Amino acid sequence: MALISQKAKYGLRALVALAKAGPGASLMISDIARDQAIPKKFLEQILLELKRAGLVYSKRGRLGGYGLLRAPEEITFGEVLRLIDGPIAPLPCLSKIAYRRCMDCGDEANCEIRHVFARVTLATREVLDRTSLAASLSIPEIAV
Amino acid sequence: MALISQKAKYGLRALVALAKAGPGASLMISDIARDQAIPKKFLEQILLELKRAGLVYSKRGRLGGYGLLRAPEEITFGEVLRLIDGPIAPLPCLSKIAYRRCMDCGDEANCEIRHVFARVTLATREVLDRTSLAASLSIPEIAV
DNA sequence: CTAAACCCTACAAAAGTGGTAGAGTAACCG
DNA sequence: CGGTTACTCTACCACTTTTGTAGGGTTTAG
Repeated sequence: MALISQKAKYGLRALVALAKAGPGASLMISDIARDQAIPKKFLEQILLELKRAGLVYSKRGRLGGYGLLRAPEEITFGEVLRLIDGPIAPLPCLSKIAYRRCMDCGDEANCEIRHVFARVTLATREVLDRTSLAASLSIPEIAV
Repeated sequence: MALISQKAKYGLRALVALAKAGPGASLMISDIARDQAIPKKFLEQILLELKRAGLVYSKRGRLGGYGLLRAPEEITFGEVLRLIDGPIAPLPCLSKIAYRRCMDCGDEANCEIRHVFARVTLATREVLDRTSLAASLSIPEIAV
């Protein structure tokens, strides 16, 4: 279908790192960037976005850093992904946050493509909207 | 996450149209393009790719056209999508047809991102690899 | 023979991706 | 109170992908 963006991956990695750091803890951009192998200036932009969206807070100056603004149980992968990469649905006509008609679709109710991808969308949301940062820390590996 | 490409949508629409046309039937590019509102020259390229992949045959000259080379029960959405858009997995490290390590991932077995998206990948494949062109014709609409 | 239809290659505008660069602002520390 | 550290903000850019268009060439029915 399509990969998630590098930006989303970086954002999720950073948030997972903050979740791992424990409640109330904060980390500096430089430390996250080093540990997670993320270009520092790029990560700056990402964390800034996450801050504007209300997921993290920041402290400036010496001993500054970023921390989670909400409990890691309350932040889902779906939310982060929508924030950074936009809609999760693979067709605009299936998105709940940014519905748009498909330009080339005559009749939505009888569109086979839509019917099939509606199922994909539901299954995907089922996973992403139910998996929090906290939950991701204890998910067992499964075979692919 | 990311939308499927317009190209894939066009390709699927064309194949569904061929499946609807019935066994043994063939359709001309121009007719499909008109009916499905697809730019004709673009559709030519797409059908050519599908032909090279062995999904359809073509007949040239007057009264030419395209037809399915296999039964519509034997062609899945997953196969078509992989053909046109590439891997279905949202992370390269989860693709079965094009596995690649994530450059920034130190330890795959302990990567939370990977664990979560492994589940997404499985759920998505479950739908796309089990839904054939034929099946898509009789899928009931579901709420999204 | 000729018109219709598929075959093939090349090109290109626009958008998206994955960053860099650099100057500004706040806060802590001695 | 000055300097250093770390977050803030805007701009820019190289590269790739997407979504086509253009323009021939080749095959076949009639």
